Amino acid sequence: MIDHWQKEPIGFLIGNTYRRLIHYVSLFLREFDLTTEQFAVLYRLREEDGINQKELALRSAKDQPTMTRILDNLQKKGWIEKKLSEQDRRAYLITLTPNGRERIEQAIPAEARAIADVFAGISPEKLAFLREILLAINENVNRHTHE
Amino acid sequence: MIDHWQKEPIGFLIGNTYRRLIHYVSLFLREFDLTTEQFAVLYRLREEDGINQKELALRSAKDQPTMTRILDNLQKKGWIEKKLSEQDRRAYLITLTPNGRERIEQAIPAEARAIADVFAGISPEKLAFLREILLAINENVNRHTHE
DNA sequence: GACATATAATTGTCAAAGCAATTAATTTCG
DNA sequence: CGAAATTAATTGCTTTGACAATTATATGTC
Repeated sequence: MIDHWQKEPIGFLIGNTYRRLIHYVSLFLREFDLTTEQFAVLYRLREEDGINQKELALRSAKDQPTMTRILDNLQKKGWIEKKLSEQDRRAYLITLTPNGRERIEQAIPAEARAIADVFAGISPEKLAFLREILLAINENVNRHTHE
Repeated sequence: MIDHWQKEPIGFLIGNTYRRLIHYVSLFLREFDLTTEQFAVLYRLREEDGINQKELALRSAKDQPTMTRILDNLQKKGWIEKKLSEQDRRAYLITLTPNGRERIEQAIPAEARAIADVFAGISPEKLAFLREILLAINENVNRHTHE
């Protein structure tokens, strides 16, 4: 079925795999009315509540307009709140609401199950290796874009 | 700068790396007025000219509505043509125009340079290993979505 | 042959991502 | 101090992607 992917250029293979992975995870998050990106943002907030949008965008590897819109959607659902920073009145500090906290705590095990399915049969050593390669790619991109 | 990514959950790490990679490649394709997805479709057509949209979508790992819209954009630029199939009058056969062929031939070396930057210092063995893991992920997703 | 079913492509809607431009507040510097 | 530059967030525009529904053509079955 996907035999022709064996010889796929690596860039396409990464992209296609990523889309399939994301799609699979999204099936698990659907029952929580969460997209994978909304999940990622709530997950980050669970670790670092009360940071501003710029910081949240940086840590989620998204740009600020994208973060604005994801937060809009999360706010409509009542899962985050934006409070004007007292130190800097341009900035909003983002916090999870009680409902938002409950939602992310419920979604985390489901997402973990999806990830477990996706990485089934791939040993911890291989996973560590994958992680290493991904970090190397990140560093290459950083290096080349900053010189 | 990206120290906090060291301990990032693997799903987020893959997504963030993918976005950074795609962004870097897109900088190289910009001078050819091509997005990475448009590049991918032209690249595929260069190998298999005259196939229908459904087949093209399948081989590019995109759904049909997405393919319709990418082709719309490529057609506006005059780089592909759609001809009604004589065997099946529901289907369009997609072909590269001479301009489209010229465009993809010019863009390929630029994309290759971007990919070379991104994978600099990563040995062929590691790349083969990465490919193996990505294929395993694909098979896992396939298996789980079809049972 | 006629009717039901399946298929190729399209359209519409929403989420996300990149980029450019804008607004409002803050910082820097002359 | 006050003007200029910087910064946080927002909005608009375009492309991609998932999903549902629609249209037109093909296929299968009675």
